[in-house]
Amino acid sequence: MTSYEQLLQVLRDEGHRLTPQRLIVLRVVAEGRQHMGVDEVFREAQSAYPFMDLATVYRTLRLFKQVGLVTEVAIGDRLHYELTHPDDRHHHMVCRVCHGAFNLSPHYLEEFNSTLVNEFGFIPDLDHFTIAGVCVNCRPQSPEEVGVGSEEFTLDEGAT
Amino acid sequence: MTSYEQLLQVLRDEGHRLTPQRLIVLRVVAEGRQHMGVDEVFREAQSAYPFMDLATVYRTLRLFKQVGLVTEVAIGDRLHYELTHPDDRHHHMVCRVCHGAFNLSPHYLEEFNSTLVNEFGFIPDLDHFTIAGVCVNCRPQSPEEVGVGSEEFTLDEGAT
DNA sequence: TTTCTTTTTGCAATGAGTTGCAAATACTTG
DNA sequence: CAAGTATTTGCAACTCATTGCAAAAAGAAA
Repeated sequence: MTSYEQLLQVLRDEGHRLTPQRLIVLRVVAEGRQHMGVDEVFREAQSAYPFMDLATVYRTLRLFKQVGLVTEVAIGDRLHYELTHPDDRHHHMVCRVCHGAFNLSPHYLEEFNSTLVNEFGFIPDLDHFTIAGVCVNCRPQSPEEVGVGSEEFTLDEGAT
Repeated sequence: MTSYEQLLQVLRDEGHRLTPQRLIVLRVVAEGRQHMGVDEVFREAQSAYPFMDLATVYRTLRLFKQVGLVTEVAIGDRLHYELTHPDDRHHHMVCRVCHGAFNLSPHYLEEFNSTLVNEFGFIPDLDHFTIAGVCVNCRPQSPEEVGVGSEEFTLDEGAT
């Protein structure tokens, strides 16, 4: 696990100040589950520091994202955040029906990425990428398929 | 060019009413340039029909998107819309720097699409897809590259 | 054409997220 | 450890987009 001190160092190195608000938001995200909603982060942070302001949470998460500490995931049109694990970077597939977020290895986007760069000189933002759709579990199944469904697929929604 | 009457028929066929507001928004989008911002649509529509309400424009564009008349493009976190040309469907690459939107043939996403379906049973929403990034013109160039740049790439930003 | 039902509109209120600004505070330097 | 300054916070106002609801209007039926 990435040490908390190391995370703080990232902020310090880039010249950002270590305010109580930032320390708390960082801890909340580091200890929270994957892709937490902003409101969740806010409530947790507020219970540790009652003066916490929602605008500060937004600004702090934006800063953390900018320096790469956290990853932003748009789930059902709301922003969610999770700690960035440098050794387990992944994209997300977000289900439009159940709002579940499933991990997707960067490997699946490598080819797409090179194509855009080579053919159009367009450099896509693929640090993190979220694709919406419908997951196996929520997918309407044809009659013959019923009961055969989900077991053949691996959708990693588990903790990192 | 797709006839205006045909577009109206699409609405009628699905049981939607033809209100003056809808006719005007449709004409504005049909005659406007590619990917218009909602505010642009609103202003144009309002000048043709002064009682036009912004909420109506939003609702109307959402409806049009739902029935496939228009395509939604998120440009720099604002929603834009353009008339759907059934014979020229395309995705968009949106430049984070200049906010330009460039067309991308669906062909480039076919493989990615099948991979998600086959490996994860996840059905991605790929009717229309927008990828952010930096276009050739805004891309920082290494010294040797200067002056060699953009001519080798085709970025289609033109009218459809 | 008139009446009826259902959809749609306009308006005002709401929600997520951002921003301007004065007051507060983290870090720097002496 | 005191003073200075540049960043950050809290608050309120604001933006884009959505929604609840009563009044208006479209289309169907008589």
